[in-house]
Amino acid sequence: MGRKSPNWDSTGLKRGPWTPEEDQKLLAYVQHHGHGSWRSLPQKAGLQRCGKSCRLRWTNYLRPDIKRGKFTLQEDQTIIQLHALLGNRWSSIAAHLPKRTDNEIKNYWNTHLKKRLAKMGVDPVTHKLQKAILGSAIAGTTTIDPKNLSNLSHVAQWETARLQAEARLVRESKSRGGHHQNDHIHQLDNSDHQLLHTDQFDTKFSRTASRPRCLDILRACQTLVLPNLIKNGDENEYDPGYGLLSFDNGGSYSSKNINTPTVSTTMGFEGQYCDDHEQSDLFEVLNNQGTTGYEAGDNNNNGWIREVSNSYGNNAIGFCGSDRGDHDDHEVNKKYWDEVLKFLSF
DNA sequence: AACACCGTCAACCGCGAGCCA
DNA sequence: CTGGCTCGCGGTTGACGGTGT
Repeated sequence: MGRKSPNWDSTGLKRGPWTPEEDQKLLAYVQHHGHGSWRSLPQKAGLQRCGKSCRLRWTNYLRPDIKRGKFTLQEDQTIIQLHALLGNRWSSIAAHLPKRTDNEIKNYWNTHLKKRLAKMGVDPVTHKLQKAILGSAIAGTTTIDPKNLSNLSHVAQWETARLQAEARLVRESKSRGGHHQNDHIHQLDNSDHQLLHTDQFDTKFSRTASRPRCLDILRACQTLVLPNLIKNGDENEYDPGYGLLSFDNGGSYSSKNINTPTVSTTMGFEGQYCDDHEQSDLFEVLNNQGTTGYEAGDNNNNGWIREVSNSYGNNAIGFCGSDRGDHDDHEVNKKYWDEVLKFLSF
């Protein structure tokens, strides 16, 4: 494929396409010594390249854990959904696609997916159906394949949830005077705090201000709460309906009756409880991803997730069968919970 | 056959964040 | 606190192959 013609910059370093010999030198050096400082690597490896060029060549091409070739349908869908959620954060998207590089995904998006969405009448930036097309469809002058319409609507809903959450985050960060993103875990115990202040946590939770916080909360559940339960031998309390996934605004229904940290204490609001926006964001995201179970205020067991506010006088979220006395069915709850996490690519 | 145009994607550029002295 | 250095990220470029005229 396309390559820039080889040339040399003013400092005598080579630019442009890599030769097989150069690849071999770089590969052999990194496999033997690791890359260490990229700046000093070229000299040590006998390459007349700048460190940046070497790093790029390694991360985008030579690294052994790279999958090349055609993207699968599953990968296409993942990229589209993540793009709706994360925007052009290619490295974050790549983190969800094992063996694909951010550069590859970015190129694939720009050359294939963006055009495909546009063709289907979806704005690739907003992931919303273009008004003109929707309008003409409604007027009957344009027909849209119902299957596509369903997919597009799904994608658009994700984006709507994302935009709402982002807007609220901006509002909050302004009104709270720029509190640290980790504020929302202030009520966890010391061991949780230690766990939180790892690079992994910082990368996942702190550095991306625009991610809907409800996703952080779900991550927090999995990263913080479950390991604690297992550590304490309490995994039988792995009951999203009562504990892990209780969005508790107060009132009689509460997870406080089990001896585990609860999500409601990790929300980042002053005081202990989440607010309605926070809860509805999560509902929206989970519901929009295609599960059919959530019905606000509905206590009939007809899906995965539901609000239980009307029967308990507060705002909580539970899985079917987990909030009306049959909460002993841990296996079922765990299954639902795992499915949600899996879908959200945790 | 010759030329123009288009699509692809490896490679480059510039910026910003983190780290450290 | 500051400034220099390094690295990673997202946007952009441009060579090359394919296709159309």
